[in-house]
Amino acid sequence: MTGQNFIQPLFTVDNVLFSIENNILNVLLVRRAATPFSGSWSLPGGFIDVALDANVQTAAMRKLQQKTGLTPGYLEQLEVFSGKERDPRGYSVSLAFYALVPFTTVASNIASVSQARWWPVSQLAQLTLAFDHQEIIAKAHHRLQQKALYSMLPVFCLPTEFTVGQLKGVIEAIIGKEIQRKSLMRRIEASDMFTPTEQKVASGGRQAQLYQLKPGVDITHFNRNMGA
Amino acid sequence: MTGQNFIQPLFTVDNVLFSIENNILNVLLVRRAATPFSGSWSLPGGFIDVALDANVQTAAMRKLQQKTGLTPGYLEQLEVFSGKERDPRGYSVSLAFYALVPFTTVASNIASVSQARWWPVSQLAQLTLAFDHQEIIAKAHHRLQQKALYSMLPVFCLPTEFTVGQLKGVIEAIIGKEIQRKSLMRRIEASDMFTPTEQKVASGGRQAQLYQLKPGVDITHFNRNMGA
DNA sequence: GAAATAGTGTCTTTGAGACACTATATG
DNA sequence: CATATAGTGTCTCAAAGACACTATTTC
Repeated sequence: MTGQNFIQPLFTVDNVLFSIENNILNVLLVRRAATPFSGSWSLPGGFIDVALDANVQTAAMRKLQQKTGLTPGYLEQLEVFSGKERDPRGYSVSLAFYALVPFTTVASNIASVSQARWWPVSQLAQLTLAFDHQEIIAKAHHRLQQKALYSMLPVFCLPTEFTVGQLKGVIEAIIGKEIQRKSLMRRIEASDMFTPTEQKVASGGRQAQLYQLKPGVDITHFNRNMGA
Repeated sequence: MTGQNFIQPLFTVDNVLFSIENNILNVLLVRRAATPFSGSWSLPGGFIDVALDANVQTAAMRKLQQKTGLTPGYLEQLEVFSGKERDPRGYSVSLAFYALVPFTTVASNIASVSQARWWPVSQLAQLTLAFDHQEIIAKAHHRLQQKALYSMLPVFCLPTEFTVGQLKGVIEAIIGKEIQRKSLMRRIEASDMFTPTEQKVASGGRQAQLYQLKPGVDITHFNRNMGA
């Protein structure tokens, strides 16, 4: 009646998991086992399981754990990528998420985990990824960069206790630009998100104060961009 | 093998179409003809047609035209709403869009168009909408408010030629707060998005300069929020 | 002490807020 | 003329940038 064609497109979720090692922004990719693009590096994702997944977020989280063994501290919807051309099997709709974790080496020797590894974002151009995953990563990176300018999101790339210097390094790795230490300190103060711990930690010079997230706080959004 | 349950959820698109009449923010709702929630007001949307829709954006646009006869000047993905509970027919996944148009009365007497009308956002609390459409509208409104603080998005609620006063009214209707005329003028200047036309228009006092969008410009994003 | 990193003091710069003032229209 | 809306001039204010200076630490 409305011209509705009852063929439903294939619906999947994909995750762009970011982390920072040594002040370099990395994305986690897994090697595809199945066709199409068998053997190519790709984003960890897959089909939703209506029996297991309460909603799309939990589906994304489950796929991440299943394929990488990691549980991100932050996970957010990015965008839907769709069309007839992006998957040779036919019309497909993929909801992409992006996520942040403190860096951990991926135990890709564990049998239950797919072959997985971190790739520096700057090296991705040399890889041929499955589907439109290059484009998805580019969009995720851009969104993350924007949010890093006006929010404290980058803390999710750090362990529970961290120093201002580490946070500065992480933000700079994300936005690809240096920021002022002073400006960051002002934001840490103004956000009221963190408490200094009892300890300080060696750094090559004067010892650095450790901070941790106050329990149950929301990530602060500022109404001005920094470093832009 | 991975526990994949091959039942695919129902995938739909929904649109939150905003417009401003008389400095009041409105959302377009259509009356549902089919079950469930038959007779309830709901967001214009529906199933994707893999034969007609190149991607989800065009599906959303098609549904808007089909159900309301309107073609928005701006359309953006909002978020996916999903779960077992939101649709009594079972697990569903809906991609919500939000869109902006200059205000036009909806010709709901035209046979090909569903029964449709504008509702002031401030009156929605009194209505019982289908599905989780209240929540979707709330999220769309919030996103629109945020973007209105740091971008020129609200121009898409105006006709091609408009005055600064009209733009001010539209922004204020969206964010629910007065802004400084001066600040807006500075942004119009700085954005370099507009050209003054030859004409001025009556306003009750001194005549107002008309502006129009320069062809092919992108909407400027500022790195500071206004009115916040 | 030299070098390295942490943290502060403070001046500059950018852009928004406030608001008075001018300009031009109508009745 | 009074009143209304358009548009400008300019001071204040908030927060980021720049950058020198102090504070600790290791070697």
